[in-house]
Amino acid sequence: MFVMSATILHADLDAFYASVEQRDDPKLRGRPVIVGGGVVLAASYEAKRRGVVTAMGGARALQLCPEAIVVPPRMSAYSQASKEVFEVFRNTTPLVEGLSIDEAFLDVGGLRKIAGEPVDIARKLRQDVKAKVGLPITVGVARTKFLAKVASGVAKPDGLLLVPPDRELAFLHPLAVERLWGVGKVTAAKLRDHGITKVGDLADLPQSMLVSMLGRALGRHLHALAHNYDPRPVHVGRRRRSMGAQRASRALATPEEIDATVVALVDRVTRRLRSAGRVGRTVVLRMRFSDFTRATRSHTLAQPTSSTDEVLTALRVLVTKTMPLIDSAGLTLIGISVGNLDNADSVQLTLPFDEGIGSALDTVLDNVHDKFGSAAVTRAVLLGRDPGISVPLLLE
DNA sequence: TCTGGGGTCCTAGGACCC
DNA sequence: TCTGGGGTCCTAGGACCC
Repeated sequence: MFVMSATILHADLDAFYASVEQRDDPKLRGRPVIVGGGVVLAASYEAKRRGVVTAMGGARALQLCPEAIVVPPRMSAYSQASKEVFEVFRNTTPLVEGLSIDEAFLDVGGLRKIAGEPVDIARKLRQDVKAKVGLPITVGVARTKFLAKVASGVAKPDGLLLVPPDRELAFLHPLAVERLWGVGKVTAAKLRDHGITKVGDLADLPQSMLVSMLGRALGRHLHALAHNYDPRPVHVGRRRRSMGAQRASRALATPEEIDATVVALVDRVTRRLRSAGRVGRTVVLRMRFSDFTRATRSHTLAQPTSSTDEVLTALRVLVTKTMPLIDSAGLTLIGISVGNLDNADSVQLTLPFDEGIGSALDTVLDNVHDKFGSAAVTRAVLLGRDPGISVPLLLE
């Protein structure tokens, strides 16, 4: 009989920002460290043991742990450390799917002959990260992504946990529902109202009931996870779908202050877009008010862009449109983002189709040649569309 | 506990098209 | 005169994740 084995690793750096600080400053080692100021961005395990958690207000955190050392964040140090850790990941296996700055899935299924059992690879990975980057990392090993992630969560900090394929439900069902991906405060409260607190309770319910309780997607998702169904493969080439920046502040009062903030944010985001070679079509203005209510306004452009001027123009229209709302409630956060991202070097052309596909393609090629010269095109992807055809061309 | 900065995905309604 | 179903795109809001 063929038995699927546990070949997916979920690797997750422990208290990432705080660990980088402890690595770089020996005085911080073994002591409670909080990264951030107004809000806790990260807390070392010494601080976590005292009840400090991420996103907690700084005042509250110091109340719980008065001897904590608070350090300002050093984002560039963290992104450098992240790059080095991902190097170690990719030296372990080419099948790496990054989830965030400090965690990734690795598929080591094909490596048994050259590198040994997954759990041995995981052990070596932890040693390598420690030796090469100087940071503690926890690894969960399981047959599916979801279980691997749950396993690393259970094994934290500085741990390694294998969920053997024949022990999956025994591992999963006693856990609290909050362990599941997609269950936060709101969903946990809804489930609790129905007497559901453990994953096993969830598994006892028919999918239709979860769907009517939580909505279609989340209901199906949780039903699948509770029954340990997760066929998603490790996906290597995931691309960002939006890019944004935001700024919180006490009070943005005058239109001039608001505009200056928007200009700075647009500049930051469009720079990042251009250096990543991306363009976007949907411009979003995000606001938070003094009573912590939120609002968003968006506009979708006809053509994707990474131009500072074009994004700024669209945002100014959105700000003007929202002025009545802004005037009546103090603005405490402005964020912008550009979504619907595409590659900057792809072109979309929509052409009449009357004379058949051959003539339409000739027109496409003429257009591309005029614009880029013949050497530029490496691949063309054609999407059929009625009554025209839309042809994005990926150029290198 | 008065709350940062960066993201993802889902839902629901309306416009518009065939 | 009244009534369809299916699909896509856009906008706004919300939950969730690190």
